[in-house]
Amino acid sequence: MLFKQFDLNYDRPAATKTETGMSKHGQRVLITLRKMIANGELPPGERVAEIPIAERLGVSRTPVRIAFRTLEQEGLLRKGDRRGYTVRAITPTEIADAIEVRGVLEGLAARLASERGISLPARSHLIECLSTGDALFSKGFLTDEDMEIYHDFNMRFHNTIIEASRNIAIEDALSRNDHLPFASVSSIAFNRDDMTGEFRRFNFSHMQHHIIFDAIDNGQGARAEALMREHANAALRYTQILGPTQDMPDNFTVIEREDTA
Amino acid sequence: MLFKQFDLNYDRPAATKTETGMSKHGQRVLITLRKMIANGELPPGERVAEIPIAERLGVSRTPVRIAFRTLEQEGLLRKGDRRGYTVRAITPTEIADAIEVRGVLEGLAARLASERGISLPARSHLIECLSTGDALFSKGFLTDEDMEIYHDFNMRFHNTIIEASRNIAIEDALSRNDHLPFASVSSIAFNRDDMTGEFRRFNFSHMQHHIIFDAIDNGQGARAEALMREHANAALRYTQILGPTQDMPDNFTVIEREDTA
DNA sequence: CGTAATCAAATTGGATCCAATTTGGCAAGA
DNA sequence: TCTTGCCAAATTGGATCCAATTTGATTACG
Repeated sequence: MLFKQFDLNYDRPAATKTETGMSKHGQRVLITLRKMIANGELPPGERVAEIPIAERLGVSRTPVRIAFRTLEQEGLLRKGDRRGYTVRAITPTEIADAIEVRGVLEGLAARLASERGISLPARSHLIECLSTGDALFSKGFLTDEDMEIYHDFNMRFHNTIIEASRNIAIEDALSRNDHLPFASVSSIAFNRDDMTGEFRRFNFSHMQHHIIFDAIDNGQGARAEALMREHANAALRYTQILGPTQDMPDNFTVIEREDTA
Repeated sequence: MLFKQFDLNYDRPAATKTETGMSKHGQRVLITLRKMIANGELPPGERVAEIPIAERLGVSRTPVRIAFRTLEQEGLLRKGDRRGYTVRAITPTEIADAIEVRGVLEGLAARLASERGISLPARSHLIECLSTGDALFSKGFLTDEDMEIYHDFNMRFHNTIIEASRNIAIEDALSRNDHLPFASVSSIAFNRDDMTGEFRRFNFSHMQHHIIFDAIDNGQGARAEALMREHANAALRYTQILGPTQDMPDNFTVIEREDTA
């Protein structure tokens, strides 16, 4: 099964701003379904009907129907010709595709931020993210807790640049990708059995943050864009890990932030 | 009012592949609402409630609720903090933003198509599009009918390249932008009072198609990407036309293709 | 034995009903 | 007169009911 062994932390405070209008109930259904698709509880290609899902989640068909539409929009469900939805197969290729798209979109954001200039608050926010990272890596090693911290400021760093682009369409376009598991900045995975290797990897990623900021801060749009594009590949590690079998070794930990959009 | 005077042809055969699961009824509600938002019948910022809309469209609240969710996903409605939806203001800036995003996405598609190589059928399809255009412009002038033809093969040209990229995520990301009026390839506008000017403009656009194809066909990824990005600005004309008043002169005609996704 | 037709079961979409939450106004008291 | 509290109206989400469409299966006929 796909991503069966993943240990997704879906029980975290949401960091989104687009509060979809359903009350707690509908939200929970949507999030639960996303989770079930992501961890393979609903296998790819499986046909999902409203009634069984509704019974399984202990709600009526109405919130399930709404959720299905949303999940279709997000690309996690595909609609059959005549009736019924099927779980869309999320292959490593598709994740790689989504990451490539994220690369160009965030690259655009970085370029626009460079060209248009960033606000003072955004600038200091970015610098703060960089400092936090510097402090983290100056120790020479990383703990699990550090990974949480990294995950947090990494997300803020990226989001700040996207906002600084002052192009709403970028955020909109990204919000779709972010529903695909492991394609968004809001999820990082690391190998507990090779923390020194991971230290080097994330340190490199952090160094990229530094030079991206440098480019943006100096108005070097093309440089910022190219760097950010390349930086997106930092996440591409998943697909290397997953490889052809699409199974994840147990010693990997995934930090994910749930998304309510 | 926003885009009030636009003469959108929404009554055309749908060209989409993602058939959203609603029966005719729900489809109609969704399309009607899109139309009402696009042509300003529902002014930007206006609060839309379920009951009045349902009564106005002669259906129950259920299909309206579903449609609201979809429209929120598409970015045409924004959800209030506590309750209710409001029509999102679609400013020229937002359209320009969306077009910029489309540029980088289609640019990515063009690059990938170049790098991975296009299939023989796709290649001949592109060539066919180019020939059709050549025949059109060789006359030295354009009629209204020609515009329809142009619109048609222009869309096919772009879609073929997107498919040729073999990156599903691009199509997914674009499908959101395409709901914003005038941000997608499926809509073109032209000024009937200046058909010679329009001839030159669309001819230029068609020439861009030629060199984009040349780049792709020769595996020149970076060139194809840059050209396609620039080509996206061909549509940017709307925002120039609209200007600050956001009103469209009567002598403009818009060809739009309705989208059922 | 194969094919076609009809009927039943399942599934989905729409409408209506009910509950919960919010908003807004009106009134009472400081 | 201003503020506060309470109540009513409105709005939204969920559940259930009903109709329409589709699937599939069984049976009958060639």
